[in-house]
Amino acid sequence: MSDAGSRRPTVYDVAQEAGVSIASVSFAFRRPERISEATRERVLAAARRLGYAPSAAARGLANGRTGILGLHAFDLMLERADPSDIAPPRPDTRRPPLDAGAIIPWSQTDDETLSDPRAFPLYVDEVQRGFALECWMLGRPVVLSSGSDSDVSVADTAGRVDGLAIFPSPVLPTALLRMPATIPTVLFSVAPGDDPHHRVRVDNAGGMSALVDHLVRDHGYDDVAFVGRQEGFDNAERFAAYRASLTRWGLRPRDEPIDGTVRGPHRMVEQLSALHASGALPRVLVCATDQHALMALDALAALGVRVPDDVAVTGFDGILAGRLSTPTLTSVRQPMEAMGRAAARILAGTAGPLPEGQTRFDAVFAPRVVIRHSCGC
Amino acid sequence: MSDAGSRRPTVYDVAQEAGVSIASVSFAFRRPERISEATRERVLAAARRLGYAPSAAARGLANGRTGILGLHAFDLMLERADPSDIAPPRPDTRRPPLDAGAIIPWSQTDDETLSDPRAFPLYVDEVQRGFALECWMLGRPVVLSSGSDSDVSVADTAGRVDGLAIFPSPVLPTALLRMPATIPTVLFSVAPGDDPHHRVRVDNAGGMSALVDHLVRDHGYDDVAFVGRQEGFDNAERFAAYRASLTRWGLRPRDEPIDGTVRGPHRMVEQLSALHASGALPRVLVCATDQHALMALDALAALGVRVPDDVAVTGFDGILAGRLSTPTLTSVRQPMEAMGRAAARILAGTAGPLPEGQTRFDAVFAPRVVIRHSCGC
DNA sequence: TTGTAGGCGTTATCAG
DNA sequence: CTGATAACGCCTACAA
Repeated sequence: MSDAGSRRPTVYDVAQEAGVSIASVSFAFRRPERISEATRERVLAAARRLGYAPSAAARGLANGRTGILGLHAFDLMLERADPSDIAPPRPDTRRPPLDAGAIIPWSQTDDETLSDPRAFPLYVDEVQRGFALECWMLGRPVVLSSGSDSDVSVADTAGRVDGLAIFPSPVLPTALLRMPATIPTVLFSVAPGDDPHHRVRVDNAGGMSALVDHLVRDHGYDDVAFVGRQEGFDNAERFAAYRASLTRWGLRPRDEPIDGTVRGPHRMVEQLSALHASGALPRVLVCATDQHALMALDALAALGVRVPDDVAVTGFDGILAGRLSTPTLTSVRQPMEAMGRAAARILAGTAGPLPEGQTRFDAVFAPRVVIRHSCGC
Repeated sequence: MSDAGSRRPTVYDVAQEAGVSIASVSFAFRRPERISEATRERVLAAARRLGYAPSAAARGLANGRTGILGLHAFDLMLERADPSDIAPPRPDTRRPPLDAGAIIPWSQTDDETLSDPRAFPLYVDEVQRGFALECWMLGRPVVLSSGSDSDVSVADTAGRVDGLAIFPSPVLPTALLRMPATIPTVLFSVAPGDDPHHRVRVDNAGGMSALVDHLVRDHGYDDVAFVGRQEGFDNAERFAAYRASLTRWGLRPRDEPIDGTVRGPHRMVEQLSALHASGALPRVLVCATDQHALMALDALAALGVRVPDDVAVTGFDGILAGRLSTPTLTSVRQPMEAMGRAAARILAGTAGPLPEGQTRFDAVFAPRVVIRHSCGC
């Protein structure tokens, strides 16, 4: 891509240029105090003249650490609103070449999602932002990676970092098997277990319980259904808490949660439409996530069902998009940015001492019910 | 941070465990076709048993490339809304230890910015998101870094990547001097120049011109001032275009742009307040960026000035926060995500052929006026 | 204060 | 198809 030029300059080149040994070059960069100011100057000047920059790979090899923290997301987590691009287009050949020279018109920029509130950051983005922010404060670079399970990608990035945080995925257990045992790892939203990995998660039960309390106590709803596949630890915990909470109020949860999938025979749209046709729509849809809730909002609008008048809808997560939907989304917000930061601190070793008798962190954050309009408030 | 355990397993360990040579181990991972299926299986099994993952540092050293693309932001770009944390708190010791074991209450999570629309992604975040997205599609990891100029940070990350994109900064020229000449580089929003670096930028003149046309033609405004320091290439271009456009309409631009700084003797708040006191507030404030505009909105609200009735305000950039302000912000949106993607493609070498006779890309994107309410519409 | 030499874990080359 | 062996670029005792 660039002017090939000659090969990258190394310590040897700089040493020769400056008329010193390679050790002096190294010292000039890393141990300023162990070298005379004069030679240091000479070395730095030579380095600049040659366009030299130390190779992180070589340094990493030499002292056994890369200095980078990593954050990995499996492809499944990267689903965007558009169902058509759920399958991540890998070797993407369909993009037109960059038409440099002329001004690139707006129409070629794929920025038309502007009007779609779902263009807003999702769960992953917000956690990631917190992670990156904390790393910035610590002065450490972050590497972001993604990949499917079949790839060696997780193990691959594990090889580049001093610590790795990983988003949840059905394929996580498999992937973890291929991971080096020696590198510190934080798992987001994964059930506690015997493995040596740290955890950062949210108190799903507490959040769901508070939400159901609001729906039943403050609104008097008694026909409350759950939307969202039980897939994943978070969703399962939320579903369990939904059941428990309703039961506590003496109400009967609907037995089968409504499926939250986007495609396939059990698509949410199809199910809601069937329920609507048979006049069996529940009074409230408690959704496993905000994304489910936003999808439900769309589906209901398409059916001509009014929210919250006919059906109330709630989400979980508190992503920004929920503030822009119509109606605005009542949800249970988890402190995503804080969770991302916590993971970074754990990996960087700045999270403080481990709790008494523990060998790893299990940080459970309290969520908070955020009441907006979709619940009927 | 982790259980120290013994040291990380290497090819030698795996080779011994599997009873083969280290070359076979390497082949098992990288050249499956050049090795018998049987030994490959044996090697992979051994590797799994040992918790082995190849070291990216060593690989990078061996074949001269890291496979990573980088994105660097100078600290100044990371300013957030809160003026109190403009100085980036580096070795941050004030954060409490992570209170694992119990549920971490909301109040300790720093997530209180929830109600502040400025918690939304800013310019840097949106570009970064596009960059990361494109890298994901290309299957390449991204490294995010930041630092001040005095640091070696830019050169430092330059040493870790195969290509580097850099956000604008007053200190950029200095930093570039310390950069290795051999690594492909993309500069965002930087004036064209003789250097070998690629450019990704926006047509400031076209955008500003269209905006002024709207203000003058459709609203009939004739007293239009500019807000925002002239610092930086983008802002300077926007200011120049503001002057030119007004002149073209036969109007007189105010000579001195209103300063957009957050602190110091020329704070925007102070200046607007003085203008207000002397009854000299302009009819329209054309701001260099959305962040300036949002700040102006706050300042005017505090003064009891109605927007857009008394004073109209416009921004530039089109960040998401402008959709949530009161009133919503009329702005000139640049396709930030597309710009981030373009940078990634240039660095990855998937941007297509260079334009005839060019040695580097200079991708200029067209912005688009987004009319909302702050202009009086 | 400066130079020499060995090692870090892979990949690549070249024999066998 | 497999196994030695030499880079790769930097760091760091250790020696001068």
